[in-house]
Amino acid sequence: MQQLEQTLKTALGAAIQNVFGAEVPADQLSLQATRKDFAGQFTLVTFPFTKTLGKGPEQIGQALGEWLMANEPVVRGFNVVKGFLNLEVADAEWLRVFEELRQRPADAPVETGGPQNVVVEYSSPNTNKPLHLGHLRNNFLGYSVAEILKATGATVSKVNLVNDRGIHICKSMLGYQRFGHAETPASDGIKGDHLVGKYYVLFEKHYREQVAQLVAEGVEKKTAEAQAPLMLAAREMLQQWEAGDEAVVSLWKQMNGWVYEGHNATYAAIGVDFDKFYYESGTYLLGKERVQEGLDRDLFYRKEDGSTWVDLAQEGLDQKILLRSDGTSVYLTQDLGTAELKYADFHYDSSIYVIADEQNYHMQVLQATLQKLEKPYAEAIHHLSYGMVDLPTGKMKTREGTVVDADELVRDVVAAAEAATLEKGKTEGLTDDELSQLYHMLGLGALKYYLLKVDPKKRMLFNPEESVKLEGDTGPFVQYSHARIAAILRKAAEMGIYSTADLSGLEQLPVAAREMVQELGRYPAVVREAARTLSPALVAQYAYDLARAYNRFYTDVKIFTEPDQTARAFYVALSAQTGQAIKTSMGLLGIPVPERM
RNA sequence: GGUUGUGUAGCUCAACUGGAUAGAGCAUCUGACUACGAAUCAGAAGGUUUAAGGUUCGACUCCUUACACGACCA
Repeated sequence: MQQLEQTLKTALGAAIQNVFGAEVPADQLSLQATRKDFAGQFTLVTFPFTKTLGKGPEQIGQALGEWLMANEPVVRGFNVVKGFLNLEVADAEWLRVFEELRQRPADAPVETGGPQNVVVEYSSPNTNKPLHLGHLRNNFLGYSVAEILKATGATVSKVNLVNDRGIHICKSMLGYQRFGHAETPASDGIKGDHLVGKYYVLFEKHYREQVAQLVAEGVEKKTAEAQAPLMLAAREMLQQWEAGDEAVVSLWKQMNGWVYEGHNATYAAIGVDFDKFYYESGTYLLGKERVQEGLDRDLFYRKEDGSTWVDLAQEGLDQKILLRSDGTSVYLTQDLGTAELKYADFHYDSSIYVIADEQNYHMQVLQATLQKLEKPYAEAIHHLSYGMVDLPTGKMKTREGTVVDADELVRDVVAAAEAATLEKGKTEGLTDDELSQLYHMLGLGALKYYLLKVDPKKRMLFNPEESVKLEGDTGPFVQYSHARIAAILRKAAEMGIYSTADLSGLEQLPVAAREMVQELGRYPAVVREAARTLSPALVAQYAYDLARAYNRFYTDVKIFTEPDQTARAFYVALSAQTGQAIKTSMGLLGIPVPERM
């Protein structure tokens, strides 16, 4: 279809040249899709040319349309409405476009001129609790963006930066030491991340009680929070950890191990993966070296209390602490180290961080600090900032227990998919194994689509009831359309009709079929735009548009009663092509599609 | 207080980056399954795009101010 658009633009340029004797650069000729209410498929807006051509918008449109009709065979008709020239493209040309699509391999990369070697960092959990709904948006976004960039031919590495050290990790360890009974995931049958999370919560509970008591005794709140015995113990443990205390490190290893097992199980369930894991425990020392480097080069400075800072006022930011007065590192410190490691490992030309928008400032600081250090990889850093997920009841809050657990949510959506599928009763003949795979595919399809269809940068509302719906603008609707096409193709194969059939001789096609071809032709433009803006939402919208166009085609055109053999073969081929496009597009979202459901 | 993001149908979201009468889904109402899968399709109703100015042939989109909600920074 790009070729068709190019043809039209060239022809329009020639028309302007011949009719008005003026040169208009091709990039100023922007064609847009014609609105549904008008005849035609492509529209040229003529308003911008009124000045240079010295004519009214209608006159221009009329003259260009007439010239095209006489000189460009691809144009079959035109109409002019105010400053809009609507062009109708001949059916034969649409068939040629379809042929072009059919010849193109499904995995052919979409050229963009964008980065060719990309690192996508996403997920990046803390090792003191299980994953929740917010992580799911992050994980689905990261995975999908990686897939979209791969579709542009880029080499993409998915990495996970695990936040495995720090005061919060010590809290869950301390909670386990004080309030646990040496239980293990195996002994209790609890998933490791949930077990550790339980002790993090217990720590917080007891800590809060201590603070409350101190406040009741007349201590100021801030002091109470810093001086509560549990907090002192946690700080002490952190120092022991940094000093390499054997007992502490051993407990740390054990508990982190449980969490990794738990997180990995969740990753497997939600279908995301990583090429490499980084651990903050392994990068913060390198970060400290970078801070030292900055001090040596007089880029950073020390305050009287011994803490180290960077001044980013010139960059429109603020002063920012890099090392505390006791020499311990902050988030920014270890992020400096991780950035360097990632660059050493991958030599990326683009490094994407999938992180919630509450970290916008932090990410600016990170990039500005690396730029100050004149690191070659600073420019390539890109923050894919996404909005938080709200519940109908408001924000998710750990303290109020309103956090939606990822594992639980996955169970719920799969169960809902199972119930709906059983109710439809169309899965006779599938084995139990195939059935449970199907439920999983549909439940996760609903969930992923729900979280991905919203523009990443926008805050979004998660409504649990709507997220398991499977009608309308949902993942299962698109999956259903694929299953429907699969059924058509099975029947076609039985009848000996193949999607590879020769279609020459066919000259006309029904409107619904033409619209389907048009929709299929949009794929490269959609991928290009999604890659440029790092927005899976565009791909989700496209997959939905494909499914809708097909269902319309399906009701409009009776495939197997078509008397013309070639037309019938075309409909089957069009179905196959659409099925493939749906599968590919959904694949970019990390959503598989079924043959039956 | 400073910086920044968001504000579109009752609800959840779009709008090709300045183009036509602002589009979908859900919910509501109406119609379509005895040749292919109704998790579908066709239709109705639903809008002062938070407000007021400005820029121009043309503004949801750009600029200014105000309001609301959120995030971050002392």
